Amino acid sequence: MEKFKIIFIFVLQTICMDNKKEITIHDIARELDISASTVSRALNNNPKISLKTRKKIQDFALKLGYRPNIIASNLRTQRTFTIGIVVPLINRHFFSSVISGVEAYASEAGYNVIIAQSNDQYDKETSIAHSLYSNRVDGVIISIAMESEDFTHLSLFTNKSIPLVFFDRAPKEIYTHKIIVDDYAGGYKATKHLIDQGYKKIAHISGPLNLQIYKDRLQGYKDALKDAGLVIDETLILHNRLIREVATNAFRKLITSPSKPDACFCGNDTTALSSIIYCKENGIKVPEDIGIVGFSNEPFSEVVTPSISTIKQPGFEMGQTACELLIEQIENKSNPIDFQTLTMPNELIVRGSSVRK
Amino acid sequence: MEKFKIIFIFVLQTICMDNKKEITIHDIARELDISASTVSRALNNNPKISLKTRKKIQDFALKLGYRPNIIASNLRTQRTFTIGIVVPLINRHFFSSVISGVEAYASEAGYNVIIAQSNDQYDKETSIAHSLYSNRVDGVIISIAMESEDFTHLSLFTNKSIPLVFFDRAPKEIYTHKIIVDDYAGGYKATKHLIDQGYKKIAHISGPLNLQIYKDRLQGYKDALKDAGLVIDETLILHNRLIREVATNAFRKLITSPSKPDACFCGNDTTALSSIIYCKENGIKVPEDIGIVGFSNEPFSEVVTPSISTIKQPGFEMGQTACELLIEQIENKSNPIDFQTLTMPNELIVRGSSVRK
DNA sequence: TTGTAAGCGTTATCAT
DNA sequence: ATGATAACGCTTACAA
Repeated sequence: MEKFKIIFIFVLQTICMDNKKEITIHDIARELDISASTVSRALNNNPKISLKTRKKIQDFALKLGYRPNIIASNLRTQRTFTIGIVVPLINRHFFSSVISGVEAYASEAGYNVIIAQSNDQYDKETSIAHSLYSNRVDGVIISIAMESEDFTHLSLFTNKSIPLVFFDRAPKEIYTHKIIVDDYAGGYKATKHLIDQGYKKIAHISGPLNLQIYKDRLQGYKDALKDAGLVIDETLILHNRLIREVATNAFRKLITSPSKPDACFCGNDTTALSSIIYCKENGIKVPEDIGIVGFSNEPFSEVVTPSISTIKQPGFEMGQTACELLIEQIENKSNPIDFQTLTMPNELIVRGSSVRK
Repeated sequence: MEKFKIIFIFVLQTICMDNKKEITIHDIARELDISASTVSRALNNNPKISLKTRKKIQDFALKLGYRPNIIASNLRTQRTFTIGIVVPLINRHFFSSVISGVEAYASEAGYNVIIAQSNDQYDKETSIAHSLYSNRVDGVIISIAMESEDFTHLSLFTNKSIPLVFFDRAPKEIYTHKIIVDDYAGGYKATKHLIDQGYKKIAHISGPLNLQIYKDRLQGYKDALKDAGLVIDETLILHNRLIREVATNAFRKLITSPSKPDACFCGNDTTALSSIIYCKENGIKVPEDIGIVGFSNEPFSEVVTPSISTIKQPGFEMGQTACELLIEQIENKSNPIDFQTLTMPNELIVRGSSVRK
């Protein structure tokens, strides 16, 4: 018995200490004098293997510190339990919330998440698509790059019926699940709120119209004005990239123009912030002289002075939902699927920048 | 010739349109009547294959829309060109900056990035480690969970000499590359700055001391006081989780205590923000009545009123550097490596919350 | 209940 | 310069 122990420990060491060689099911099979397939089945808890052998094998595997080589399993089963998520920019609150939601749901369901950022570039997005495909991801969640106007690179997935779910920025051209926020309603609500506060000349700083989200927000804005019997003044509608410097310039243009607005619905919170800072620097009072509403509810919006009224987008939940729809598709590949466009509710958050005393 | 074209197109279609079957090097080999190994070599641009055949094969592969099965390649080569990154929380500015930096460097170097978040939980971190190992990542970048005090789960990697790089939160127990910010210097600079502004009773709201970063910031704080000949009042040092509600309570405790401070070095920007909001609500003037300095330079810190003086941490650069060190290790596995602890410089950003008029 | 053997799509070794 | 063949570590008919 003592001797057996010593031999056992020796074997253990021989197998464990080698930090190059992997422990495989064959090693286990050899040691236990059974076949590799039995080991494989036991480790996968296959009920066809008797409980006793299963336990013996699992215990031994544990003792050896065996870790399955998922790569090999992936190759054999043609499944990777990996999904890809592509965002324009990881380091932005909305997107990192979505990623966080995706990761939370995916890891619960036993999937890995590969992240990639397109930097809003078409070329990068294309090479990402190739790379994800080559890595044989089981599915992809994507918010398309601002630059992308053609989507043939995504046909890699659709052709091979690899599930694809869009979120936030979804092209009309591709028929699949989409999770979007109700940008139209958001635009409408934001504008209506300004109208209700008594503002009359409401401007809109919008983003590039090749993105549907900005089209929708704009339409919401227009309809809210129309419904209130206000005229739509095209000179009060600007289109540009919604980043700090550009946004500041846009706002300056508006506020110094002959048809000076008394309120502005900004395409995102960064633009709203830029506008507010411009106002502070130029002695314009917010919300007294001009009312401001943003979009997205960035973390800073709550804490700046005045705090920014905005439309809250449920990023984390969108990520979860996108992932749920994706995995459901992955796991029911055979079933015919009717794709849905899920519109997540967003919420107007009224804060200081738009409430007249 | 015409006939050949037709046949060719037919073959193309037969191969392409099947949306189940993969195109493999064998398909290409068969069509071109050469061997699979030649195809493999040609696609990898092996110079042993004549330029003519290489071109022929590559063109044909392109035409077929062939995409290599990286899983198979991974299995064969024992390399995955994938690295794992583990963060406590994806959706926090500092961490998503780091991720962004990692992703940028990795994708440039041809690596994929798998992200995982530990939610600061030890158990989650452990299961992530197993999963990453099973996926045979080539290396891991990790900032450890707040809960983690034992690190045996990481020996999975160290035992198998899978490169590991820590960032921000690094345990002393494991000998490998570490990228940290100079928390000691940060704490010192922040405190020194308050002293220079004429504040005399400087409090410190610190995080849990099982994290080295908070120990270091605290020590920097203490040494700055000492060097200025000020006494260290332990009643002015609090330890708690640095989130909104908890932080507000901590600050309230300080400000209403008998030994009321005239300045506070907060363990992070969230705490600084909570403190400022508390002050606003209670008619306490910042920086006149009390000076505040935070840590991390969150996006909101610049734009709140008063803006928050803070220590800027180079998240993106840390991610890049961590990834660079990791990949260097991965690709020079044979070479003996002397591990370094890289201390990234951080920077005091002086803003409104700490500058007496 | 367990074993045998084939195969997933590559790459690497050894021939030619 | 190219081909045949054997791995990589796992799963899964099919057999026993």
